[in-house]
Amino acid sequence: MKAVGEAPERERAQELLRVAAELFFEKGYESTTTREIAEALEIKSASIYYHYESKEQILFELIRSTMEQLTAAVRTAVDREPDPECRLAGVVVHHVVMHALRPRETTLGDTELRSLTGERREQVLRLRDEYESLVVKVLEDGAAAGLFHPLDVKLTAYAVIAQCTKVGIWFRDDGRLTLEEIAHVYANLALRLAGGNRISRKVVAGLAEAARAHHTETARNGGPDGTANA
Amino acid sequence: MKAVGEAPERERAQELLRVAAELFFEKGYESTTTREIAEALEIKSASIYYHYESKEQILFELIRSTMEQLTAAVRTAVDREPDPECRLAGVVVHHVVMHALRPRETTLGDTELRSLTGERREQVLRLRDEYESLVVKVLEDGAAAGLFHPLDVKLTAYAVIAQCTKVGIWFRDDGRLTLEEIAHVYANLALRLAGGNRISRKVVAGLAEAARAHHTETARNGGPDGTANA
Amino acid sequence: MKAVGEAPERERAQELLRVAAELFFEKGYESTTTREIAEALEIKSASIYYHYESKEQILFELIRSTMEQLTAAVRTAVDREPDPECRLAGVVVHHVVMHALRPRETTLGDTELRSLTGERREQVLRLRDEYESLVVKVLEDGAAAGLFHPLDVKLTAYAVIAQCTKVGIWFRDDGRLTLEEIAHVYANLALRLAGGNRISRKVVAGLAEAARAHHTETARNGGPDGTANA
Amino acid sequence: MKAVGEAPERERAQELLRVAAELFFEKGYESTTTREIAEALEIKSASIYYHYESKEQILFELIRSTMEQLTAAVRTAVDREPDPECRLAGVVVHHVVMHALRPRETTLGDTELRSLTGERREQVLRLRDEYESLVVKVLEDGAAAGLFHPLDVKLTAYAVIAQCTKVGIWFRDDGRLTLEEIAHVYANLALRLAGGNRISRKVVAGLAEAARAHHTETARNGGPDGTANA
DNA sequence: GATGAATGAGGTTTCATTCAT
DNA sequence: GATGAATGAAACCTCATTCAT
Repeated sequence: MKAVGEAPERERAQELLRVAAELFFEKGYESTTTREIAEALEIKSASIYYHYESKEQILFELIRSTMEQLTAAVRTAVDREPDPECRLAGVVVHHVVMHALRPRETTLGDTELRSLTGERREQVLRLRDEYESLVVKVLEDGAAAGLFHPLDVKLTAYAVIAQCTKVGIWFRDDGRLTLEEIAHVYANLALRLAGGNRISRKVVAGLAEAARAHHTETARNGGPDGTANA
Repeated sequence: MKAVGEAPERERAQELLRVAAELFFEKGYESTTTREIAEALEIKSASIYYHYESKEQILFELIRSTMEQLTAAVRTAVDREPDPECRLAGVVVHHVVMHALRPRETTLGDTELRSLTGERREQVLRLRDEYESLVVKVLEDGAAAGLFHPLDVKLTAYAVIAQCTKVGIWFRDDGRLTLEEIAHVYANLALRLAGGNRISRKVVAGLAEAARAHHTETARNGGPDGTANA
Repeated sequence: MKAVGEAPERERAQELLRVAAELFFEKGYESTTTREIAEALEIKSASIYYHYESKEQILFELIRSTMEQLTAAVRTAVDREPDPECRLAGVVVHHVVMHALRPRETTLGDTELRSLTGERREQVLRLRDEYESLVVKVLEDGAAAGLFHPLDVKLTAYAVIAQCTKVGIWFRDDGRLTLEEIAHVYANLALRLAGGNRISRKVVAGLAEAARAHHTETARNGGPDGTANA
Repeated sequence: MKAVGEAPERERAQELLRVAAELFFEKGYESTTTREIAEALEIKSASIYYHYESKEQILFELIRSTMEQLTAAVRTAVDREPDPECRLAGVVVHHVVMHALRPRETTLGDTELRSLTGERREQVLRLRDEYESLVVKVLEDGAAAGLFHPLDVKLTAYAVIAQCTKVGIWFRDDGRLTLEEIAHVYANLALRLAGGNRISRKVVAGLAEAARAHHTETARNGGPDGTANA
């Protein structure tokens, strides 16, 4: 029974994205065959083409929608927090939470980007640049306010993004640290890189809570994880 | 005319590694065909198999030899520098220099590892773990000496490695910053992450000089970059 | 128009077996290419893999199904004939008829068995052993009844099988002897080997008739010769 | 140290034939690579071409020389024995002994003949026909003398050859029966097929002794088993 | 006698995709 | 929505053979 009046039964298409994300993450885009995707859905590979025009388009959809959500989430944090330290922490926490909760989709933007071609690739690169300049802006504003002392704004931004992205690769629900603890560590690592003051566990907990909520909310409205109809 | 008494001219095999590294780096291992490698060498693809038993073995040779050189270089730095700050800086500088000078080979260990299978994969994973624990050890020793104040040793180590590895992807000889400047920034970023004191530009310059020398020396003795006969 | 309620038209797959049998028989399994099989069917070689997972599997299917039919046929003869002489004659006649009417498929079990590997090979070897012990049993029972006087049961069984199998190689519809005459000769050759009494032409004719009928019947139900829809 | 004044050091070429026979017998001609042959000799595959012009020529040499020896041996038996029963027994015993002592080479003429092409194939087919008519002649003469009562001369000849040839496939030095026992069984099986009287164990033992001697003698003079220089 | 290096021809198999049903 | 059947293109790899050294 599907949600009434909601997205008009794109069920199968969403399920397909979820399954594809899992396989692309595990084996890589190039090494994943359309047959494998189909088998995981218990359909035949020809049926995939009813939903998507090509394998590349599936990857694109996955990367694009995830990056848009990530950018939106981070922008929200930037807009909500006036204080530079909280703002950077907010950005990091959103990034970390999203990579921890949706590791498969988020990691693809990093590792499988090169399999996109033409206009699709351009579009994703534009999104990535946009995201990076968001982080650069946060660092610059904090520096202008005298609260950050970055050694090099661009390198610092790259460094922050690089370290936080790795979370998607090794985070496990049952790991050594909870998501909140991880968020706390990364927020403060970022502040150290920026040359700013540390931020308390309590504040990070609040940010993490907000990030989680935002994430759940977003996912409900057509995110590719299919929890939309839950 | 070949070097006297040196490696008995595996010229073609070395050349092949160099070419393959370039292609794997640019298009990815899975998307690179043996024909492309062969064409770049102006031989036929069948001839590749006289030198290597499979495409995977070429990738393996590339990743393994590079990781071994990297580990050796870093171990040298660790052994030579007694002071924790210089030691961490030495590690970072070696890592950065190697990734800047041999971006193609070094990046493969990060991006193409999943294309290795079976025993080859195990072996590389073992090398990677070894490398990581080297960095962890440096952080722990510095913390024990009261000079570092890491938030979380493992996460910090991962963060240091992650950010420095990115250098291989964007470094350009004619870029905004010189290699020495980049080394300086990354050394201090690492020290910030570790919660240690900053290190001067002059000291870093010395480390970078040593790293460059070590790298050139190593490459001469059978490194896959073919500068051996330069 | 296909048979109603019968096997749900694996037409192409059956046709493929028939064509492959012909080629394997003529040129040998190793020397037959998938392209040749495809060309004989006027499809492309890639299409073969929609129907069978590998070239070896085609060979296996061919050998297995033929040996199972042969064993079933012979078992029928054994069960139906109480008299040792008629029983041995029945076995021989079935063997000869099957090898004469389906020379391509039956011969493969003899000549191409070594191209099977792993479990497929084991399975066929088991079938062959089963078949051999069937013949051994017939000889032993006849000996126990005092009607046969074999010099060595195993060697005699091998000899009977070996000579009858050759029929597949040289039998021609328009040859010097009719199938019934050949069956008569081989039945009596087998009886001579076993040290039993000769059997009349009339009785052999009856057995041959039964064998032909059995063979046609079996082929109709999914045998790989495609006469099923005739 | 090689034999003085004998075949001028064709050692390596002979060794190669022996090794090739073994491999062709085990894996089949088509499935045996020149590299495998070379490896067994601890040389490189290119070196094979110093000794033989092609892989097919190796097979040809093997089949031809073995068939010539077999024909010669059988002809000797025919010439020496005046009595039809002893003559047929002599033929069978020679065939069996040769197939038991040189299973690899003798079996190739049966199983790998189809890999020969052109003139080489014709030549071997001629040898085979010659051999078959030798056996046919023995049966006809015995029948003319009123001592044999074959059902069909040609079919009987084929049957005799087919059953005796199998010996090469299953004979083991340490098997259930000695070579003499086997020879005795097959000689009498052949006589049964021919409709002749049985022959005593003692007579067969004499024939087997002669066959062994002949075989050893022949092998010494350039046979491909390398005992030539012993 | 032997081999390092290469190659032409071709092998089996994979794969994303198409399209009529 | 789905699929059975097919395919074009190309992938990796094998192999007998050559030839200069």
